[in-house]
Amino acid sequence: MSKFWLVKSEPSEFSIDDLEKSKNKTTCWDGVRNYQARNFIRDEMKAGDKVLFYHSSTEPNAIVGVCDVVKDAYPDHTQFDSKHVHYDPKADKKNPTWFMVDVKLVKKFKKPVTLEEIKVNPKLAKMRLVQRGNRLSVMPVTKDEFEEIIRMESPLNPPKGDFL
DNA sequence: GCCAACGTTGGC
DNA sequence: GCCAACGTTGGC
Repeated sequence: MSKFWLVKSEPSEFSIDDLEKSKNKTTCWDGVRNYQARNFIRDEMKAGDKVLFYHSSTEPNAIVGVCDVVKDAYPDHTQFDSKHVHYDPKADKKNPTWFMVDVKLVKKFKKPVTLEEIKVNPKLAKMRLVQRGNRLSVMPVTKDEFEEIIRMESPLNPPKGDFL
């Protein structure tokens, strides 16, 4: 049973267009340095899970596409690289602190689903994305929420089995 | 650029 | 283990 997720990225750092240009439209999701998000990645994300790609700190803030998890969690190599911005001097190679998965672009939305639209949709009122003080860069999404986002992007083409 | 809402750090 | 200080996230 695949799960559903939302991941955030600032497009100035890594955008959905960057993902589209990546080899096989696939990238390793490195740089997560929050324990709660780490636990989701390490313990619950599995290949085959569906991921909403969200652009934060931009205009407009929006969900801009859908990805697949294509590789289960493995150690994030950037934690060991002293020249890397995500270097963690406390990380131990024998017992890594930080993990990442690989994600592959499935669909870039023709019409991004904006934060504003999400906030006014009663069906999405419980999404963690719109809850107070939320700062997680990786968070679970329910199947209903996922399907609602897909519906909002293409109202004339409600989601079929191809996404599920 | 501001600032609320967090998470982390470190002294005690 | 408490908690003040500090750093970061991210919407506005």
